[in-house]
Amino acid sequence: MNFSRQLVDWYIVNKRVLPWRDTENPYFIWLSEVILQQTRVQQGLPYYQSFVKTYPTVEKLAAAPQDEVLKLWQGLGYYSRARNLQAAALQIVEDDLKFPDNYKDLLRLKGVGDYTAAAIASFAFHEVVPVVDGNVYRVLSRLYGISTPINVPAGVKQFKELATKLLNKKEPATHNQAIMEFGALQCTPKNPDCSSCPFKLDCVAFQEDTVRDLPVKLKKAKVKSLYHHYVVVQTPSGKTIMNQRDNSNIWAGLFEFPYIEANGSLLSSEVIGHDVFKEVVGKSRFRESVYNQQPIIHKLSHRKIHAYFWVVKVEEELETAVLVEEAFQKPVSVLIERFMKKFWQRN
DNA sequence: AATGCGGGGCG
DNA sequence: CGCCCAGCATT
Repeated sequence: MNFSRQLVDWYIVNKRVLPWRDTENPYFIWLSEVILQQTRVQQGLPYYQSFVKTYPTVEKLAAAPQDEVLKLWQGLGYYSRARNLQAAALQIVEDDLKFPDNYKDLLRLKGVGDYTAAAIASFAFHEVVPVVDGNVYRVLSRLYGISTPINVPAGVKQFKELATKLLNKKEPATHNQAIMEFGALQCTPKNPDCSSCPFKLDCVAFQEDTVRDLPVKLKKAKVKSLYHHYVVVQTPSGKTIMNQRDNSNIWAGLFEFPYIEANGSLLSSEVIGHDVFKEVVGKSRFRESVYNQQPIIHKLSHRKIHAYFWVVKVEEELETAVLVEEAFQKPVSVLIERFMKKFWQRN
C-alpha cells in the first residue's frame, strides 16, 4: 500500500485550517511548534495569535523584556518554554540573524529538541526528516501493531526508523503535517473512528482488535511518600538498638533502627509519646534530640522516604542493645548506612 | 534511565 | 480520577 499517498489524500480532505499552515516563515513555524509542545491546538491557538501580533519578527522577540514574554505566556504552562524561546531568539539574533535552516542547526536552539527541529526543518525548508510526536507514535503503533513501549530508547529508535521509511521524500512537509493531523482527528487516543478509517484493512491493531491497547507506554510507578522517624538509641556504654526487617517487604532481612511511621514531620512530644519509642526506651530516663531538622530524602523506584533520625541518650543500659562496632557489621539499607557513617564518623 | 515541568479536556 | 496533549532539559 502507498501509505503516504493515502495519508495525504485523507489530509487534503480533512485538515483543519490553522494559521501556521499558511506560512513557510520559519520564525512563525517555530513559534507555533514551541507553543504546541504538549499542548492541544485549541489551547495554543490564541497564544500563537498574540505572539505573532506582539512579536512579528524574531528581533522583536529577542528585544522584548523577559517579564513581558512570560506575561504573554501566562496560563499556558511549562514556562521554561517561554524562557527558552527568548534565549533562542537571542541566539539567532546574535548569530547575524540567520535563522537556522536545517535539522542539525535547529537542534542547537534552546528548547528545540528532536521533534521541533524536524517539524521546522520539514515545514519551512522541506528537509526530508520525519516528525515523531505523540500522534505519530499512536498512528504507527496501531497501523503496524507495534507494542514496543514508546517511552523507552528502543521504542523511540524503532518508531523513528519506521517514520523515516514511510516518509514521502518528495513532500516531507505535507506528509508530516498529514500524519499528525490524522492522529489528532481520526486515530485519536480514545474512541478512534476506525469504521471510517482509510487504513482499516491494513491496520494491524484494527484487524487484531488491539487498538485500545496501543500505543504501549510504560507508566512510571507513582511514587508514594513515606515518613520514617528513626529512633537511634545511645546507651551509657555506647550501644545502640537495631531491628531486623521481616522478609515480606522492601529491605527484607536488612537491619535498621526502630522507627515510627508518620504522615509528616513530628514534634518531639509526639515521638516520645509513641508506642514504638516507649517500647525501645522502656523505663529509662533519656534525653532526645532530632539529628536532622530537615528530612533526608531517600528515593526508591516507587517510594520517597522522608527520614528523620531522633538521637536518644538513655541513662540505663538496654537489654537488646549492641555495640556500634557490631551494628556496622550488620546488613543495612543505603539510607541507614549513610546515616551511620555520618553520625559515627566511620568509613 | 528518570524526573520535573502546567494547564486543560475527555471518558 | 487517570490519561493525554505537535516535548525538552537536566541529572
